[in-house]
Amino acid sequence: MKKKITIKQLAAELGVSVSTVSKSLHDSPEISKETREKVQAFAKLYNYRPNNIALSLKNKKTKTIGVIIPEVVHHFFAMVVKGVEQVAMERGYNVVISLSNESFEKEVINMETFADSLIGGFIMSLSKETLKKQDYHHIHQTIEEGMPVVLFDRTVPEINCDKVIVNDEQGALLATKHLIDQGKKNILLITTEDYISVGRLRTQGYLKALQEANIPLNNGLIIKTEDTNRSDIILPLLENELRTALKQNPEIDGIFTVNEIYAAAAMRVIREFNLNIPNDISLVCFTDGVISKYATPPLSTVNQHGTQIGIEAANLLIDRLENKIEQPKPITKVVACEIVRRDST
Amino acid sequence: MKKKITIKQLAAELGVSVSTVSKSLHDSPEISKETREKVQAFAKLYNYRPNNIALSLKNKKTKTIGVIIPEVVHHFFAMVVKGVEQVAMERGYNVVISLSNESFEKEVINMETFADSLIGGFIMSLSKETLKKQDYHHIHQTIEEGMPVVLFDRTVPEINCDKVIVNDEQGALLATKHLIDQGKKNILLITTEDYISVGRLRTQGYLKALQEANIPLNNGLIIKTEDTNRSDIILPLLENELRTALKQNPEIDGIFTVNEIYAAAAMRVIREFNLNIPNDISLVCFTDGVISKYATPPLSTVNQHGTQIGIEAANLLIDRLENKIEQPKPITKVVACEIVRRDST
DNA sequence: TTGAAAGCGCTAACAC
DNA sequence: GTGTTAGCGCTTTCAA
Repeated sequence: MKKKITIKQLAAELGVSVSTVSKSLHDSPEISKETREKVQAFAKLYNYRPNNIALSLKNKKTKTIGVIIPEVVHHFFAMVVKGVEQVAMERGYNVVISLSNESFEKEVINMETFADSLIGGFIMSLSKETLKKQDYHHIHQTIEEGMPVVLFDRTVPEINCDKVIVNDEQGALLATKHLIDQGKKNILLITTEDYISVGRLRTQGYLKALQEANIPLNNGLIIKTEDTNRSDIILPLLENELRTALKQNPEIDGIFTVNEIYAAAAMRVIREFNLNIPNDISLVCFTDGVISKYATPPLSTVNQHGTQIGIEAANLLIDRLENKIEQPKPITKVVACEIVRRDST
Repeated sequence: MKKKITIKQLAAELGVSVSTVSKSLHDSPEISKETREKVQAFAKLYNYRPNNIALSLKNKKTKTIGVIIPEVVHHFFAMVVKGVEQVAMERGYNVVISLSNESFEKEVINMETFADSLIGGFIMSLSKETLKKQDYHHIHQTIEEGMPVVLFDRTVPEINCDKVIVNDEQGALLATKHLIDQGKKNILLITTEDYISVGRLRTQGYLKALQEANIPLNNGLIIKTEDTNRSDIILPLLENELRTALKQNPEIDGIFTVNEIYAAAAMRVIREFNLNIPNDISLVCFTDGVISKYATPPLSTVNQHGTQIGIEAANLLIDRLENKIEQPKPITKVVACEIVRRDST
């Protein structure tokens, strides 16, 4: 086992001082070319690589950004992580990930652990429980301590920091309009309870689209489900509600769901009713993930550009860390949604 | 902005020495109960939290484990991450993630970056490019430097380290048998080229199942696709091959695919042919992910227990880090696969 | 051109 | 019972 070599050992080996070695490795003109080259050759020979921990301690900062998301096993969040990782890599940062599992407590603990160690700043999306409790003390405190935070997707006005959001309302409006444009008039909405900001905004987009098209609102065509991570419990309930809705409103000719899972449930029920997608019922959903892509027929979706969000968030955070942003006030970047047309509409 | 407080500041504030503070915070009996309590109260008041960087430097090790995976936007890997994160959290470790994006170069760079900073050990799955090049110097070197490595899923005998693997051959055998048990005799296999170890092993399992059931091998019923991450390019080609295969072999009554994506392609083509799943053709695939779960009909799959693999890998690694394993020789844990029966068979 | 020394935050052996 | 100090690996100011 070859332990990693330190500057000190290198210095001893060469019979010079540690500062000479350090300077040589940084190509300082203070040091003679001869010494410099000798040191560098030796360093390479011994495969010297600086200890980043020591550097961090010295610099009182690390080149690490912490990402806290509710879930990795979730296409959208995974895409965001991918985007963050890509930028971080390019700009010489590390990415540390932790999962809140939609739990408030875990979110708080993870944030503290990160803040105590290696993190320069945070990129995060709030857990559902946090949104429900409306307790943001941990984030306020982190910001207070001077660590920049970039919130994405599930954000909240009470927190004063940089944000990268998707234009949820506009996305939902586009999706609903997309259905209306194909002559659909009785559009069922499957959404979440309003405390989930994205659910609320998407509901608003739906309502707005109806209004703009002068289609009167029928409250019987809105299904709001409790949004937990126990999809095995929620889905059967949802499917039942859907059956009832389809029976009571046989005129339904379009369905818009605020996520892919709900769309999958809708497909199942539609097929049960022996209806054809898209002829009898058109279907469109939020989130352009694998379920939509590989479904038969492939589903039209609202693409939230997860990777793009990750990229924007990481750039924003790193710019803050490197003081590349003049503007002291928080910045909010909006990533536009886009309809991905496939065979379900 | 309230900067984080250090022991030094705390000591100054209280008019005692740093060591008194440090010992008090650790509840050392050396210090009088009175002082201890005073210090602790003060620390709480100022919201003191130790600087982990300094601790790491002191202890010459960190409580961080590095996870290097080819992709996050991939159900199986995301599940593994989830498992790792869960154990790490419980046992007081941080998780740092980096993505190789199936690239050899990125894998090497990421590994070095990690090794230079915060990492106690690694949990990783090799990138496809690494498997193709068969160049494992970076991993050997990391192990040489004394950092434990746990490989999972995509492993290789040339690397002498702890491993957590899925019994791919047995899983494929189960899946194929599952089809045979329903009276299917002409089973199409969609797999990858042999250099991907999991593809090769799954192919072997398929062959073994046929042999055990005395079904003669028909090479026309094996489709091997080049396995890249460009599914948009691969899938249309695959679908074409499938169409040809179904036309030339109308007797096909079962399909086994080595991943979900191939299964999605199969579903599409089967539906094009107006065949019924499972009556005309039964379909089963490896990887119990969202595609299978939310497909209509939901697909029977081979569950690889990603979370379980993550849990095992993390426990193995942390046990090594904490010298809880007597056995100096590498350990290989095998996580059994299991058939998840759903409506496609 | 090179080296000595301080200091980043913390711990722990040792001294008082 | 409390304090002093060295040291983890590195950078950097200042002195030689």
